[in-house]
Amino acid sequence: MKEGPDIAQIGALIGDPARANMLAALTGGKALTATELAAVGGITLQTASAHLAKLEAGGLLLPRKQGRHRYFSLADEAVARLIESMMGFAASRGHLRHQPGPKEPALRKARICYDHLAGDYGVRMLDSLVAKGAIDAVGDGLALTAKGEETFQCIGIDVADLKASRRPLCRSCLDWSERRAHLAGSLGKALLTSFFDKGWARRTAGSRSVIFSPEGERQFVALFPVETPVAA
Amino acid sequence: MKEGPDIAQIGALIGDPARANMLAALTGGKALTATELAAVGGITLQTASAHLAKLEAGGLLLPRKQGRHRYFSLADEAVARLIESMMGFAASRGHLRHQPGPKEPALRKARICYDHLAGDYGVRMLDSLVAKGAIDAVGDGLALTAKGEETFQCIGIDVADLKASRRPLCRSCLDWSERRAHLAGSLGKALLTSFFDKGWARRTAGSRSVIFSPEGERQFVALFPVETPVAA
DNA sequence: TCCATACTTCGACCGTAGCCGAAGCATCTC
DNA sequence: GAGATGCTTCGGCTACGGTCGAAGTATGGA
Repeated sequence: MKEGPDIAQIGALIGDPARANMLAALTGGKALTATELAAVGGITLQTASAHLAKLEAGGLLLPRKQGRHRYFSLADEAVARLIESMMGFAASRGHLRHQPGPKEPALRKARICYDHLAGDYGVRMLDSLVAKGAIDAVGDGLALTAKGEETFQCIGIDVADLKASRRPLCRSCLDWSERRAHLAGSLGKALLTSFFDKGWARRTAGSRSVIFSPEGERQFVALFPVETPVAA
Repeated sequence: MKEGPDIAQIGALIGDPARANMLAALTGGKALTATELAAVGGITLQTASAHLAKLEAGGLLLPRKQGRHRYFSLADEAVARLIESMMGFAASRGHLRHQPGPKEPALRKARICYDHLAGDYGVRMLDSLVAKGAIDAVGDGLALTAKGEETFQCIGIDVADLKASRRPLCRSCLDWSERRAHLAGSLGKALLTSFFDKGWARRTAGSRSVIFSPEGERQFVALFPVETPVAA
């Protein structure tokens, strides 16, 4: 009977469509204001305010006051992982949104998952890194190899710096659209950040999707080649 | 806005206390009848029937008709993982049940998590296996070593048999009470099953907790020793 | 100081979903 | 067939939670 932690509480928190939309939007990694989140949820500001208060009380959101704005973001990476894993689960049961919509393909191709790259490109990147021996994949676990350390140093990512942080370097995150793993953790974050810095890609305004420039796409594909199956 | 899979639906499904209790009970791995689940949820049979229909429609439960009983169990391991991960998350946010209750300690010590051992004993077992080199831990991932293969063969677990199945051999599962990983996957299942077969432990009637016999406990501790930190 | 913007609180409305009693099927036992 | 047991369906009640309009509070700018 009454055993263990109360999953009903957080289930109910996520179970409201407006709140779920807000959380999904915040999985894009950017902090959003109450007004923006109201729009995302398709509700008025007053209603959104009530929802946000509940999410905050439940420990899912972290507000940051800035002038007359209140920016909300996911409380931590654990929330993002939970949301993403629920998306994967929902997809596996066929609980899809009514209209796929025109933005869907872009989202499946490349999107932000909290702070790292997801979608087809995210999965391909990890595959390529594993194939070239930069990352070791054991079961669900990922680990940086010595060779990988070199590789990333060359791209301009200071692995030693990342190692200093308490956050895990490599983490596998199940991709809901591809149903396979992509790279999360501080290394995943650093990689995505570097793509932005180099101008290879940019985030879109109101969506999680990531748009690669033609040049960026070329560079990305060159850097993370995939074995093309030999044409039969 | 309308992006990706519908997490609100499954959130709402889990978000009802009665349904959450049912799901938690089913995480014990045993299939239960509608009547039993009604008791677990603290509701009448009619109400439970409605809840179960929803859970089934949502793809969380799998009913099996047997005579005049209908046995319900979690649809698959993915459901169990989702529930368990939500428990871990809920625990991390302090969303605990009102009364800890007298059964709580037994539950923290050893319990069933779908089909494998969890709780303090589950975590200790994995720690010990990693320490003796039977299992490799890389990041979150677990892999059986050659040495481990021998070890398990000696205990009477046919690893080759398990490998034949499509299900992953080793999987790490985050323990909500210990906040650390324990061993899931077909190997985790095989180990727990062997404890039951050897009479070292038994499941309890209405709970997830696993009770070790004095002799079983002795054997278990001998088989999976933990490094006692040297007294200072 | 005055107004605009960002957000919260209050109050009232309404719908949905949970709940149970009673009746209806289905299945097993005798 | 009669009766018990397990479960589902129906109907009606109720309450909780989501919703918005309107008013209230904070911050920024002119």
